[in-house]
Amino acid sequence: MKKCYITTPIYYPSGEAHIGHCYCTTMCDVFARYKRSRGIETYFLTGTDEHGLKIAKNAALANKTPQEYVDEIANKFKHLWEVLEISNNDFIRTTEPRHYKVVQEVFSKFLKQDDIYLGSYSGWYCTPCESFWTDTQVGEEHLCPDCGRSVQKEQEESYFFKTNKYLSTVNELFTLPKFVYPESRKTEMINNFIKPGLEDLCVSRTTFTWGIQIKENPKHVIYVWLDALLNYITALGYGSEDDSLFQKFWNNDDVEIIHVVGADISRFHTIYWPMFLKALNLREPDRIFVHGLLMMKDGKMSKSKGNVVSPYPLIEKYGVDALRYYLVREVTFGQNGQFTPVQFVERINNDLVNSYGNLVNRSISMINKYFDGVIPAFKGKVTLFDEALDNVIINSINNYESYMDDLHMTEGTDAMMDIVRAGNKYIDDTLPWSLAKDSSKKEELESVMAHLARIILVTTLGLKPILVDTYKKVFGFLNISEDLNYEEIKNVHLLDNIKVNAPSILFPRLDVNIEVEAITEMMGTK
RNA sequence: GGCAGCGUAGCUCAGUUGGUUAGAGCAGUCGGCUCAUACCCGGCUUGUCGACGGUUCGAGUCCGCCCGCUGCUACCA
Repeated sequence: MKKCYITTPIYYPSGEAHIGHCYCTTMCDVFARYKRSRGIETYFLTGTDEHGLKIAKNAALANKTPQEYVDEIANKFKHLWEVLEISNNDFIRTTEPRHYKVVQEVFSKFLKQDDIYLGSYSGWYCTPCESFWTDTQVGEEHLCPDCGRSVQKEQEESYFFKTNKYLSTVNELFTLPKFVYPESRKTEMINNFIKPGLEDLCVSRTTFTWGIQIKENPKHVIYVWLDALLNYITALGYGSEDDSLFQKFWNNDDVEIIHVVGADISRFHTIYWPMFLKALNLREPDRIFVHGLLMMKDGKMSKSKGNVVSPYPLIEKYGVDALRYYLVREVTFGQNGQFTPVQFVERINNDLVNSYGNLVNRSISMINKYFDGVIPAFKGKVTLFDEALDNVIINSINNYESYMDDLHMTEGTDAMMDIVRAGNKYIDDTLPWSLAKDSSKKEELESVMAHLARIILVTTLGLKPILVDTYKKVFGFLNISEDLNYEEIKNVHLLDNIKVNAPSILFPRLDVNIEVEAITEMMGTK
């Protein structure tokens, strides 16, 4: 079976991590955990992109050196991922020697190969901001989009990457149906960039110094994308003495390589990254998955709008699993979504409290009450409703697996909730409390309990990549090992005659009014 | 301006290559149940499927036009 390498974007630490970062990282984490649960060796990378003018400026404002500044923020990102129980195998920082040394070498190689040449970049320059802007950015008035002052046309000596040399690589990749998701992003790239004729990519700057210095011409610093994109391979040890991870997870056709990115950086991942790789004579990634944005009611989340939600109070109040579940289930991966306190609270109440949590609770309570806690052996088709239920379970497991394999974690999760809903309905159909009053119905009652126990097992295995704490509790109720293999999901006899433990409340019911107010307050103060 | 996409029940959205009475979840309402965290189950209600025209035996599903919204538009992570 193919191995898997999945990456988040490396985040730009110009400010603190917010729930948008959590969204993307959590989705990747759920995917990575799912893959591992299927026995697929999976390497999961995240990190920070720490160079550039904005970092240098923010550092100066904070009275720190750029390095001090990024050290601090990178640690905050790392801490947040620990709290969110993100299972990343590594965390790459572009200021680390393992990265910048290799980037310098790659630049030298490209220069030697004649992939890069020295030219000049012209744009609209804002002197106070020390920034270049494009025609569309400055508009007809020629005003700096940052400070609003007028800008001047200026030229700067820059290195450029020859894009036309590798255009055929991109065109070939674009014929693959799954390379870019959603496909409309690919259309945008073709219509806006490829068709009009791709310009060469500017890969150096002389107007600031906080970046990776070009050895051959030290007044230049490598400009963002050649630096940032290479993280995906430098993190694996590409170009270092020990490149075993690189050999295993990149330089190997038997690996599915997936980059999850935001729409704003899809161009760089779909067009230039394959070109860089081709120039290095390395294989291409399999998928560039462009995720949507989690927005607030007044639009895109941004520090300047002051509408960010900090994940910490949400986790503290509702738990990691609740936040992870909300993120995965509420917003379809690949689409935009909106965060509102009401939806957050109601999603948790409806799905985790009322449907899943309550089903676990009522089922185990009945097993305790009617069979002294011993799960009756599974016999299959006993009651009138058993066969239909078994079919729902099998179909939903199939749906779950095919959705999850294709990065559609939202739909995959809902497939598990289908089983939960079917379970609650099954109880109403079979009326176990009535069966219990009639000793001649004992076999039916046994079958109902066996089916309910099975549903708990199946749904908990399916939700395990999301509910990273809760599944342990549920497996504890069922008296089975936390390390239970996912493939046991098809073993209907796994729970035969097991003595369950007393259940406890998995997710306490939330009072909508009180909690909405609490969350709204969190948003206001942060 | 150009390109792409979207506009379906109060809300969030599904609707395969055009085919019988347009679906799901949530909310609302009526009823049922009692194992369970006042949970769960069932029934019911609302939709001129953005507007107008066209193709067709038949269109939410194809074509044209109009209105509204979103994204991308080149070096801002």
